[in-house]
Amino acid sequence: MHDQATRLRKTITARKGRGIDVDLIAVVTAVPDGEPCVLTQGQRDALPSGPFELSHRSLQSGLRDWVEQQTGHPLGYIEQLYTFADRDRVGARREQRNISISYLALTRREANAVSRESHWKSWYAYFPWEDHRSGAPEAVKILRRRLIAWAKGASSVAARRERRQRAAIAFAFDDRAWNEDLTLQRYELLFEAGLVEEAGGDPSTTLPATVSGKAMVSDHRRILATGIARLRAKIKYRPVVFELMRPSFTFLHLQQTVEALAGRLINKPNFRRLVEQQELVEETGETALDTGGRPAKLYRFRRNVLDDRAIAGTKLPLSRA
Amino acid sequence: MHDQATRLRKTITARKGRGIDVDLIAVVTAVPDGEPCVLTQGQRDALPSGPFELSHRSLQSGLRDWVEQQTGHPLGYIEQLYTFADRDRVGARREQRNISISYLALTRREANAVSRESHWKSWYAYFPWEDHRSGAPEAVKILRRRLIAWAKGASSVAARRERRQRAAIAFAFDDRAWNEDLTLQRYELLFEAGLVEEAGGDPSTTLPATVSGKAMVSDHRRILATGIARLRAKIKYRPVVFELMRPSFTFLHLQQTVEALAGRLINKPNFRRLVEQQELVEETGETALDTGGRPAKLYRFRRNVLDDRAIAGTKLPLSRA
DNA sequence: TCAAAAGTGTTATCCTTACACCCATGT
DNA sequence: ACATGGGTGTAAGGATAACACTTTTGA
Repeated sequence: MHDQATRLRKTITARKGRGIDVDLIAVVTAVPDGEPCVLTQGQRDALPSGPFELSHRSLQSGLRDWVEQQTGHPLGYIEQLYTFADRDRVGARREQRNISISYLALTRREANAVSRESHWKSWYAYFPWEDHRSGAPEAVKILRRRLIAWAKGASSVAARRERRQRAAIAFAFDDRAWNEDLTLQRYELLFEAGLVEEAGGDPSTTLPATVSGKAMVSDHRRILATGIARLRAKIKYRPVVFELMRPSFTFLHLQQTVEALAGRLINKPNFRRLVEQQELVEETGETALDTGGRPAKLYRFRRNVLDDRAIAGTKLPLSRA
Repeated sequence: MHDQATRLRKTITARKGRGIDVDLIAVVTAVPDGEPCVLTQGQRDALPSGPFELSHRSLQSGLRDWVEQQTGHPLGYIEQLYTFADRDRVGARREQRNISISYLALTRREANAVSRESHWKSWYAYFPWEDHRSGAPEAVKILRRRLIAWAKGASSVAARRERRQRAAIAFAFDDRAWNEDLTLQRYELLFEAGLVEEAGGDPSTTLPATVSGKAMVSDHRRILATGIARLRAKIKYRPVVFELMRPSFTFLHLQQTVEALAGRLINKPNFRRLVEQQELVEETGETALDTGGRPAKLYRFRRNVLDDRAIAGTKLPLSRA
């Protein structure tokens, strides 16, 4: 795992003595062949990261530097996710605070391989309960049972109801519909309930990785959950999917990419019309022949919609006056 | 302006030598009597802020400490806005980087006065072009002319078109509708065009404060713009307005608060139905008699909708399968 | 009686959803 | 022929927007 970064950080910490460290950390996502992947560093499942330094021109460029250096992969689209300080974080010392500024980056997995210590891993290796493309996975059912048990274990009636309620919303009990945007809430709930490895719970109650997912270093899995939640919410109102697409693509490619991110299936004809109506794409004139059925038209993203559409999204009953 | 904070910061910086400073900074908003206000510190229009320190339990609690200490005002609802590092920031030194973690806080202006150096100031003193509650203000027309001139001053045809295009979107030229959510884009555009004081432009082209607005310390006005933009976007999909309301209120109070934030008028009957349909409020049983007309029913916020409604907000054509 | 604000009704329109169906190609 | 995916049609239901209108109070 990014030994270089770790070494450097230690050097700096040693030089400064007590103080505040600032780290940059990236959730780099690509969707090769309809599987949403995150770029990890080292054997221990870490997100690429490194300290923010005086030499960096900006936070973003610092992040780009680290990721490119560690993974060999240049970044395109970047947006800030969240900043947090840890107290409870693993390895945190009293006289040293660590601040992490996290980013979401969207890219395509290119042919030129990433560096040796970097790997593309499926989101759903870390969050098996999040992939509903083939119906609700087995993991969900098991976790539901565990969460109900956890809710019952609360000390007061109010606390039991509150736990039960939160679990029901996040994991869709009681005839609720599954809401794919609640990825972060679900992870936090499982953490609280001691059902993920990072929570450091009782080994006797430990679940297999196919249910509770692979753990990550420190709080990186929480950061990944934040990134997934943000992206799932964002694809609904901004055309960010196209950052993950090749220059030309069929409607099915596009749909499968959205489905991979959302973790659920969407309706083909309606999806097509949704995209067409917003004029997000235009025909290239070519067709893809390797579709297995009727050849599909190829499309490209109309980049100018980014300027053109300031996207109203009103939702308030405005007045004429 | 928060001398204590400044002094402390200097002490720390001196002790650490070169390094990275982390500041917490708050956009504290209340809407007393239908005027959206921000809490400022000192005579020079600064947002309340202070360094993040080892003694703080978390970023949020550090922020609460600073704001309460500086302004005497306890905070309720808080959300993180954005984190940035400055290079170009006024007063930035080469060997010292400053990181600011900004927050949006919503509260009510309480009777117990804030401390002497704190003031509630209208948003629209800083952004006169943002208040469209009585139609497009004069400032908009003047700024439009200046922006058109600025666009013409670009070096290439492409750059001229690009500037003109951005200005047209942000300031609603060419029959475009005004989009209140673009507060940040508008401020950034004016900054680029040298039309706000912070841009440090030619004094001969300087506009009066009734047009270009009051300047703030450092980049605080940009942070305020970020807060306004976030809040304007958020009231459309989350019931955060209620953080600004008294425990009981009439529909008109509620509407006027939303109008104050959005900077535009909304349609009364439709607004009422929107709120009713989402079951956001319930009658208290009382009526307000001081309305000037027919007495209005008083309502309270149904706090449980926060749990209850995980808010679908789908917007993707999901599939049955 | 009038001004002012509260509150209701009604319609046209658009968007979303669901589902049925036809089209073009390879094997 | 038929499987596979590409692509179109359409009708029901709900949300939104626009605007006309009635109700209840104080001055």
